[in-house]
Amino acid sequence: MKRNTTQRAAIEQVFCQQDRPLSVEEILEYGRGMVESLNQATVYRNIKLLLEAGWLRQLRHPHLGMLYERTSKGHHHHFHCRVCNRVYDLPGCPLKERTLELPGFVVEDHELFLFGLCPECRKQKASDELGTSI
Amino acid sequence: MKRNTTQRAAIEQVFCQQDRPLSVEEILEYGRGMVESLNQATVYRNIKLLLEAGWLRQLRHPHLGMLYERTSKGHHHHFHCRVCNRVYDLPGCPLKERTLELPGFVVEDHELFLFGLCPECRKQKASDELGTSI
DNA sequence: GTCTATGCAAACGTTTTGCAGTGGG
DNA sequence: CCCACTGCAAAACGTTTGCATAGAC
Repeated sequence: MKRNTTQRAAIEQVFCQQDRPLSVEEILEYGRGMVESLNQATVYRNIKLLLEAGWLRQLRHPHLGMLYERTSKGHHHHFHCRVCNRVYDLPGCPLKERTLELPGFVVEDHELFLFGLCPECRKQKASDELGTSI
Repeated sequence: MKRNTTQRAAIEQVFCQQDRPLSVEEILEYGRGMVESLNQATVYRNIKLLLEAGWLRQLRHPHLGMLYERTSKGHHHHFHCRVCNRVYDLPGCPLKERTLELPGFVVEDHELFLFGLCPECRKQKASDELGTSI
């Protein structure tokens, strides 16, 4: 039987407040703002519980490792900025059911990651290049 | 300046012979068939060199960890069977350039992973279910 | 009071690094 | 003859586990 602990409540609150994919390190950092004693092992154990309960889902970031986000946000994908390393949620899904058809295979799910420059880093880069060319 | 060592030649040959995504453990195993003294650290260091040189690209496997494959195979994606854990190369790409447009962002690359059942495991599952229903 | 969940530390598998010595150019 | 590369061992990661104790019910 699952008990409601202050630690798990804090972890859930972190996800609700940040509203973006988080690493274990980030969960620990923000969570300690609420429960000072919060331990890494506790974070890992609660992530596992929340995954099993279907409250969280995990995404394997090609470069940043494992990240976690709330399932309540629905089907969507992510953009990773190669400069600032931030992960953005993307609205909608560019994949149509038809395009995923593969003879003989059963496609149950998919994961899509886009890479490039976010608006902020694009502007930064543009002004940097302007500066060096003078 | 990059030197041509027998170790790196062996590692490259392993990728050419196997022609599928490989783990570090597999590279080490096959590589030692050619260079008996081949060391883990050497494999990791050469993978890094080959990644920087653009000869390899890496993909994160949900269960098997990091895998590596030759870039020369061109742009393609992967299918992961949740039963047998095999990784299949998929021909083509279902994403059109247009569909990736995001206001303010610069999309430079993308990664797509499909999950589900491969043809073999689908058949296996079908016959299993037939068996239990009798 | 019971028993799950926690904090701590040690263990674990994977990847990286420091260093002395090898070998490619 | 250089110095990039190797092998080895130790260190550095991210994650899991064992254990005594705190705290939810």
